[in-house]
Amino acid sequence: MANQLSLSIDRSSPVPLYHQVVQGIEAAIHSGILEPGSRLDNEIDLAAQLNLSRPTMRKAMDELVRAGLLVRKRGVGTQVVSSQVRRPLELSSLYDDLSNNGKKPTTDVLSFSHIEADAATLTALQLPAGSKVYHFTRLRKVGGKPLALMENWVRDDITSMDEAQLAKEGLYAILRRGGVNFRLASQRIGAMIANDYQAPLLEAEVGSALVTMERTAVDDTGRMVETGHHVYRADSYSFEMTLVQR
Amino acid sequence: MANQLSLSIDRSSPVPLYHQVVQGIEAAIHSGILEPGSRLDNEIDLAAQLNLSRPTMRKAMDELVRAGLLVRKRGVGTQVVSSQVRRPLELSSLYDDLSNNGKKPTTDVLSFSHIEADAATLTALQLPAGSKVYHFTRLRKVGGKPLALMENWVRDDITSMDEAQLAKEGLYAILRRGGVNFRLASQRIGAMIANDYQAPLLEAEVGSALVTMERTAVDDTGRMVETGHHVYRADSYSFEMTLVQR
DNA sequence: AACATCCTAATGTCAGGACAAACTATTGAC
DNA sequence: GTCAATAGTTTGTCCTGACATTAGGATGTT
Repeated sequence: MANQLSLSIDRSSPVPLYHQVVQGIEAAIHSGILEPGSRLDNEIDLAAQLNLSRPTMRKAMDELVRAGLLVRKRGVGTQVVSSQVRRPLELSSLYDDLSNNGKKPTTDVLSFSHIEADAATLTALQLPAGSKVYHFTRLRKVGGKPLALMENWVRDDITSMDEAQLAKEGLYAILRRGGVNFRLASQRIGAMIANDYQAPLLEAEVGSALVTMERTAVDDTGRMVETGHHVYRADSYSFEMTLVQR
Repeated sequence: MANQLSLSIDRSSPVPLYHQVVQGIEAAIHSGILEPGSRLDNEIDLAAQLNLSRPTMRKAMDELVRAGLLVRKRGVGTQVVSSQVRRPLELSSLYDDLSNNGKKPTTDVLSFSHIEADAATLTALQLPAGSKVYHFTRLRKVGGKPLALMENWVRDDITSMDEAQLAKEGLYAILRRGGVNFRLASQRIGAMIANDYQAPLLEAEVGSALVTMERTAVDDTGRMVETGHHVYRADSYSFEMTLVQR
């Protein structure tokens, strides 16, 4: 009711209609046109307003519900949820996160080697014995201040890489250019105390708090592409996410 | 091809058909009938085998892809992803998590009060000035060993609660019985060092690593129901999750 | 005035069809 | 033998239509 939300749908665009709707409503919410708590028109009217079918409209709203921007209730309607909630955790790299926020991260490559994988890596990446992997440690800084210390293992049968590349761009950018389509990642977040090795690199005291993250990423063919162990200064980094009830 | 996966669909059941399919395939994967890496029949054949329409079949597979169990590729087919990946982070409480894993958590209520909310809480729960909230701190133990120290603020206009209830069951169970339907939660995970207050309660050294979690939960009407600040012993708890590329 | 009942509006589920786009593998030409 | 065009398979998108289920208000009765 009373929410015209004049989106424009471009049927000749290659981007799917439902996704155009998602982007439109997302923009309307972030720009304040759709206020938190306000109710949207019902699905059928909305679909009619945009000359779309109801399933298409529903698919768009499904995504927004999953993203935590909308809340639906049968027999009642659809509401804009408080904009205070944050974006869900996405499959992206720290480099992407920082770049998107306008920061300019730099990377020091502390070590780089192309070696035979040890047992733990073979298991994590599900590789046959004797496989070789890239192994490297990097220090990421933002504004000259160290933020993260990252150790990664990457299978070598996808794309080749070298130290210079890693210093210039993010690991995920390199892999994506190498033809990897990431599909999902499994990660574990915990905490630890900075040890003698980590502390000086991160310019922190030995014994200060660090956030730890272990991640293994899988591509669209089901291959384990990369596994890593990262630690972050707890005073500069934390993980934000929105959980949605299914 | 060659994957019959003989599911049985009960059309008289109140549980939606697509959800029955989700459960069936999920069970087949976990029981090993569908091996990691194996390809499923195409959507149309699968739908025909189960006497379902393709949209219904697709909706089921959509959920499984989102859950990280399947991987689809246009022009190729659908594959079972390695079962090594873990469950996605769900909107549940620590109490639920532990109970589901067969552990028997106990709860000490350290403090409990029904007071006027301070400024930070008013903001977090988006309440009008002068509102009252429940405020309490709890210590959760598993097998007699302290695991988490939790401080929560809950709005009081939904359901009443007391110390005895909190000692006996989880906060989310109480709220759900009070008619709250949780929809989403926004949370932030980080790390800190145990201080003089936390360390003895958690039976840890001052200066040991703690995982911190701040969460605000929203119900299906868009109300902020609960906000809390929890700390966990880093040697006993970490957050596992599966991220899926959209 | 309090309660139970009916009605309405909205989302939830399901069907069947059509075409588009992407990937594979085969076929054909050079 | 190598490369490019082509055909076939499979998922991706979009449509129309129908009925079920739920929440909440309106209505009527006691």
